[in-house]
Amino acid sequence: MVRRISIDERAELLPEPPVAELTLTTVLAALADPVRLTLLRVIADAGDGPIDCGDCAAAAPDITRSESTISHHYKVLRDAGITRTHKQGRHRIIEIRRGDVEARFPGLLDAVLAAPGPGA
Amino acid sequence: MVRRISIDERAELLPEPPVAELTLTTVLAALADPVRLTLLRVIADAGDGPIDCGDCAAAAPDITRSESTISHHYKVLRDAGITRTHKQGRHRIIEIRRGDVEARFPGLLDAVLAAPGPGA
DNA sequence: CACATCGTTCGATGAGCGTCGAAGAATCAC
DNA sequence: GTGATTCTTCGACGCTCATCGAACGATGTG
Repeated sequence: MVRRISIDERAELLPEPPVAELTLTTVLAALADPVRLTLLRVIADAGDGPIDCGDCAAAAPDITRSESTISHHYKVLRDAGITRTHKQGRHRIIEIRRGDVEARFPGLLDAVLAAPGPGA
Repeated sequence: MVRRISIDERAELLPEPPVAELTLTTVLAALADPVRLTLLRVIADAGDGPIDCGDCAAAAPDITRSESTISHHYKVLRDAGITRTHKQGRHRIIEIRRGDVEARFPGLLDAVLAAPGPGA
């Protein structure tokens, strides 16, 4: 279980789409990847975050991908509107936009995260 | 609304994966396409089928794709385990495997089909 | 039988994705 | 400042995907 941390006042919010612009196909496409699903589950296990991106990736030892690939996946999740990311010093703080996703696609995230995951 | 039809005894069942082999990423990937989502909604509107594949495609006038492309999308849905298809004479009869999908991924199909769809 | 109907299969094409290593940017520690 | 840490960006690579038209197969109709 990854430790939750708090977001500093001076942390910068990385660009993300507003709730109303979340599209179903984009969200589903973002969820349809085993690496991203694994990362999301780590965050969900930590109460949806916020957690350190580095801790998140390290908490999933079955993910054997380069740092640039992981960074790419974080961006896909963020661009889809599923996660929110703040940059805080050298670290990135990530959390699930549970309320936003739930408001637009009720039940979707629960169903996906509760489902037998990748490799199950 | 498309008319439901019955499946003949002699109709041949097209190959499909058993319930236990449905994978989350495959199902999500199959759902993450606007054309397939539209087709699925037509079937869902007809009580999950069974309906004629031709009627199904014709009931979605916003889908402007060739016949071969539509056929491809039906196959993706079938291979993912979301739909079941019987061939009956010259026609194909399609239905949603609601129980199977629900058993493996509870709430997923409801959430996706109830969500504001492609173009909404 | 010949012909039409319904759908699949077969290349082919162009776009996009997941992946990597190398280079870059920003921040912290000394 | 120098150097280490943390993550992003930048090509590049191979692969998959959505799409099409043309050809094919199977079935029904005359």
